[in-house]
Amino acid sequence: MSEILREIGMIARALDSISNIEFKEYDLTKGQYLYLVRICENPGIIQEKLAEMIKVDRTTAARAIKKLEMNGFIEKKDDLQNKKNKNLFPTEKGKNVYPFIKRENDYSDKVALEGFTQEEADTILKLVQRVRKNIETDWEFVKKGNKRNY
Amino acid sequence: MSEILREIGMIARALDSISNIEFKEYDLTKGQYLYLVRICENPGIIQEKLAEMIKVDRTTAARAIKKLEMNGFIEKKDDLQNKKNKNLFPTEKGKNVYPFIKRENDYSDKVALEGFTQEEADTILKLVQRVRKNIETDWEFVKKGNKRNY
DNA sequence: TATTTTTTGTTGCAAATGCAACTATTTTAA
DNA sequence: TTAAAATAGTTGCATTTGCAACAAAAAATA
Repeated sequence: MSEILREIGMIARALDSISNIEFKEYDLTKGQYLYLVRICENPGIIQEKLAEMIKVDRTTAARAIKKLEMNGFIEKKDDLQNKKNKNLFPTEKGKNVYPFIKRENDYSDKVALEGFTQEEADTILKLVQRVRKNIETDWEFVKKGNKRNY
Repeated sequence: MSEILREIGMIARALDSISNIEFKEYDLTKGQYLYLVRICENPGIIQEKLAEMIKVDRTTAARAIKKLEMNGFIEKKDDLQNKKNKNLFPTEKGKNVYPFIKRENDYSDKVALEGFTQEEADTILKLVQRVRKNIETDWEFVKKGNKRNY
């Protein structure tokens, strides 16, 4: 028991570490690539949803996004329909970095699946998506201050 | 492409976040549970190997372990055969917390695999272990200062 | 054997992380 | 329609994280 989650933890930390080292070249500091790719792929997304998507604390996201803005990778635009919201968009600079992030991520994906048949690759994606869905329920529950019972 | 790694990242962050919140009750601060379980399961392990096992920076491990020692969860013993090494052991206090960490981890594992048949659970473990092995090679390579080519 | 390289551990420093606590809108419900 | 709850965003503060850069011991190699 609890082996799968350990494996997943190891993989995630290793990959994140690799990415952080590799993206320094593009003046992206720790973790920023996570936000930038998603803003490029979901232009207009708001901070709160981005944090949920990435599964990171709201305040951590707030600061990472602020820094991305200060460094000219993205911009925040006030939502005219909803004064509470700020929509996030990549700048030209941000859009220019996107392909490099994507390429790196795709490469890591390829390394991760080395030796896998197409069928195995399909299988692991499906299974891992199910795990994610199972877990995100608990994450939101616990993040909101609730206590899991076990 | 790069979908699997995103899923894995989401799962890992969500689970780590849950664990960190749940282990505060036992006076374990962020990340410490990772080290403590492994020291309990591998008494005598040295810091360097532990960092490799967890896939975390050596210096991060050094500080987490120092804090676990300061707070009485583990102790460092000088290795008589190798003066460079310090072997890590859980104290009584550490051993007492272990079952609670294990129980939480096992529960998260159960939640993660909700709706999985035994066969699916076996399959995902096998596949994820292969991913981990594929990725740890690159992690060590990049951590040592080498550049991946892609 | 002597020297070079690798392994293990440490600390300084700058930055990221996340919990509290707060404001301001928007949505829900009384 | 007003009050309460939920959503979105921010900042203070303490802590963790990780890259550099260093020291000391051990292992590899010349």
